[in-house]
Amino acid sequence: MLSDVMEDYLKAIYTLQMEQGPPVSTSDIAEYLGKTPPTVTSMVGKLEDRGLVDREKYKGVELTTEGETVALEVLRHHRLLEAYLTEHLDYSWSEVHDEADALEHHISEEFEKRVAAALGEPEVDPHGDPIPSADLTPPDSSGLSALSECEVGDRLVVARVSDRDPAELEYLSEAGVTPGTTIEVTDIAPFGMVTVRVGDDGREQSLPESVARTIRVRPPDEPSSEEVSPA
Amino acid sequence: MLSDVMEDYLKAIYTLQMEQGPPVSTSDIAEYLGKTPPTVTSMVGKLEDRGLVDREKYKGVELTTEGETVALEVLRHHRLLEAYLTEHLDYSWSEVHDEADALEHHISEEFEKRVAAALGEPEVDPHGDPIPSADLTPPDSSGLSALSECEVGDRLVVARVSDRDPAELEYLSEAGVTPGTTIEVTDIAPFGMVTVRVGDDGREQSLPESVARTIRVRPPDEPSSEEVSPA
DNA sequence: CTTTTACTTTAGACGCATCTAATCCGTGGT
DNA sequence: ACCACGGATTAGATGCGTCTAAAGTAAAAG
Repeated sequence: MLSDVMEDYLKAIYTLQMEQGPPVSTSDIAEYLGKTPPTVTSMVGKLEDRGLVDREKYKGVELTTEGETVALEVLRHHRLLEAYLTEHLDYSWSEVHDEADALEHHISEEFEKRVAAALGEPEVDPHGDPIPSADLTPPDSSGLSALSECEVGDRLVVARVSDRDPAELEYLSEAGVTPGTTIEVTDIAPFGMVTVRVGDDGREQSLPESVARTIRVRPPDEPSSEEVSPA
Repeated sequence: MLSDVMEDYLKAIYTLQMEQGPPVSTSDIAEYLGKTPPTVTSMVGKLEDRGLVDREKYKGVELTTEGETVALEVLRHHRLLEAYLTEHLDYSWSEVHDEADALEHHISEEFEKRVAAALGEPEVDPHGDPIPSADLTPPDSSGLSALSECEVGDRLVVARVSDRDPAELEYLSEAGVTPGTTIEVTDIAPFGMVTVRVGDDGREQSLPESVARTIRVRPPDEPSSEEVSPA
């Protein structure tokens, strides 16, 4: 019996907690959702009444376990939709976010099941974001760092990119910076501008700090002798 | 800039106009949508202000051309979704209505286009209801009559069934009464109970008047010599 | 330790969609 | 021609989500 709007707040708080850790401030939520701070204060009060968040006045807010579960449910819907639109309806990387945002609150459990089945129970969406499992246990995204924190010479694999800005996605897609691609940091200029050599064709691309900050990377896979069967 | 709710009212008025012809009464709308009459009066006032309906106080309401266009757009979404869910996500006949109702207000033009393309620009949904074309010209459903108005001995083809009651759809599916099926009326009992022989296997099924009234039928296709190429 | 500043919250209002209770047509029966 | 009754509308209230303006608080700066 939660409204769409409440779900949006919970999703926003979850996302911000992932980015900055709890507690999350009123103004950050307001900025993220495009609302005014008083609006957020009032909504957060209602979420607290329902036991979905813990709050300390003038301090900030944090999801309860229950609130986190709701956020994960919505996020599962969102990311399954993104994957489905890409795979089965010919959407591009940059178009899926808004459509998924509009639909995520309105699909049934049945729809969720069937979409997941049609996709073969995927674990990540097209942007590399983990799709929460059906039992809504929090996904583990440790082992990732922001590209903006890396150093010249690092060889890395792109793990996730932000799905929020279509223009940015358009650019990254053009640049070949997509989840799974191997990159090497070749330069870091003032103001955090990061230059990387992309993939196999050796192209170089420069990315402003604001973009590099939203790209999550992991170390390249070791040719780990234990898990890989010998050729 | 219309709310979901307004779209629902316009769709309801359109449907009622199709069933009973204009004007449509406040209480019929209220009943159809599960609202109280004062609520409907108030909403109808707003629709009138926006030029979507014509109204004469204490008489009834009728869609303007503009209002009809909106209704057709929503109906196009609804029926495309019903077709898509059936074809591509393995939904049964009886499950699609509620899901389509929930999603119809939230899909983009882009989504509509891609779903229509994936289906090959279909002209009817799984219940036989015509899908308004992309240019939103009113579909023509002349030439159909209600099964409840037919007579013993009539041979007919099922054209449309109501999509609103899942239990009824379950039953009709079980009975083999689906769009395209040929049936023959074998008996009409008191209270309008209609018995029909269904399809090729000669099964007989009795349908209460309340159900027969929602089934639209057309005469069987003549083996029309003019349009069919000789074998 | 005091003051300033940045951020948060309270106060009060608005529009939407809804309801119940009360009033108001319009028409069919006498 | 009257009146009663069914259906429609007005009146007024509620909850939600939002805003602006005003007041409050905490932490950094002096």
